Amino acid sequence: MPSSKRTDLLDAAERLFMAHGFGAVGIQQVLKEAGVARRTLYLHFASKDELVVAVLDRLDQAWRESTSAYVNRSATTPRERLSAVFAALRTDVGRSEFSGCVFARAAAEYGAGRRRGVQSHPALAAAVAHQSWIRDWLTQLATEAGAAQPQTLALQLGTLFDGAMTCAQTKRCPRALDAAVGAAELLIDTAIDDAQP
Amino acid sequence: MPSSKRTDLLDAAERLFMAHGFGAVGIQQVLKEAGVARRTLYLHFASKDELVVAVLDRLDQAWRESTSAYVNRSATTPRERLSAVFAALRTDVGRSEFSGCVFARAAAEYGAGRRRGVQSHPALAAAVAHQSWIRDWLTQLATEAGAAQPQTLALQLGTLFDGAMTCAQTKRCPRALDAAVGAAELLIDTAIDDAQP
DNA sequence: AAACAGGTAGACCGATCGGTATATTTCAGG
DNA sequence: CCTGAAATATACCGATCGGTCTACCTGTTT
Repeated sequence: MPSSKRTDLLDAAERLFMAHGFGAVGIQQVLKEAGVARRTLYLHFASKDELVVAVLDRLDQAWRESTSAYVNRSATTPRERLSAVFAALRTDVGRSEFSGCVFARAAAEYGAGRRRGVQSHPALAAAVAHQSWIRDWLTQLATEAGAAQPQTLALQLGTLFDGAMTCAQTKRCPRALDAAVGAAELLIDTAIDDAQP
Repeated sequence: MPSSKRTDLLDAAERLFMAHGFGAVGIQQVLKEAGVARRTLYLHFASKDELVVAVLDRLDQAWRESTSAYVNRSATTPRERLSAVFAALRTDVGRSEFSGCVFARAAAEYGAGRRRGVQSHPALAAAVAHQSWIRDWLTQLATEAGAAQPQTLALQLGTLFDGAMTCAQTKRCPRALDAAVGAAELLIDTAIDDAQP
């Protein structure tokens, strides 16, 4: 196994970042949580920023794999797959440690720091990549499902998706999520019906 | 005028917080931006946290006034008013200094810091109050418009609203906003048509 | 046995943080 | 003119930040 200390650091950082945010968590906390010496961290990561993007990349990949696996497992037709994406969201939100979309939070913390001339923070790039992947995935599913305007439907569902996570972050309200799922169903059905009158 | 220094501080803090986030902006930056002495700040605000919530409260009130004024000015029927809320969002996002929903960002920065036993940060309370007000407003408009299930429609539109702001924050894509507006129209029409078969 | 890579503990660095204290200046109202 | 409140500049506080450095320990490989 390639240096378990590295994964220990990633595990601890992921837990702390998701619970308290990126800027709010100091290096010392990560070290204490991971049970790793200070020197060792900087032996695996050049800086805190690199640790942040490593955590985000890892979360992004894990989310893609688990969600697409869930969707492919629980749905057979393209139409069902579109709904299943939101069903997966429902289970995510249900987790006790859920605290909103990490990527949206990363975009909020690092994306805002953009000053003139300075290229965006790599953490922001990771967040954008995550959202873009979801949108592309939704576009593909919408196309397979025979939607009239796949890109528009994907944008709508993606926006609804983002809103559902944002909403779930502040107030843990299952009714809001149910309503979002219902809205998604309506949007999907309408888009498909329009294509097959 | 009641001590213009106080409004100078609020103006500067609002500008900086919206541009770079809350935790990322230090007291010194606010002082420099406002052209105010350090002592004076702590004469008007007991702490940085108090300054933050003062900025949020001011933004909340301003948003309620301007948005409801816009809606009442540009729409006559309840049905039109529901659409106008999203039209107002479109103009907000169009601003050059737009950088996402400040309240969502506040919730991301302060809401996540909740530890065991400690009550939530007042800034989070302000953010929750803002979102609750929007939802209640949408519920009222939906009821007036004769929607079949006003609360459900309000939740759906609110979620869509949040998602549109989150989406607009990371990638400034007008197509996504257009799609969200289209989705809102569809949701509104469907809810109203269901009530009047 | 020797060399070496990975890890540990902890001192240390300059910078910045939010917040306080001191001393001085400005200026309107009685 | 004088008083007193408001605002000024600035030094200072302890704490923490991200990051570096030295020295030591512990296995494995050669």
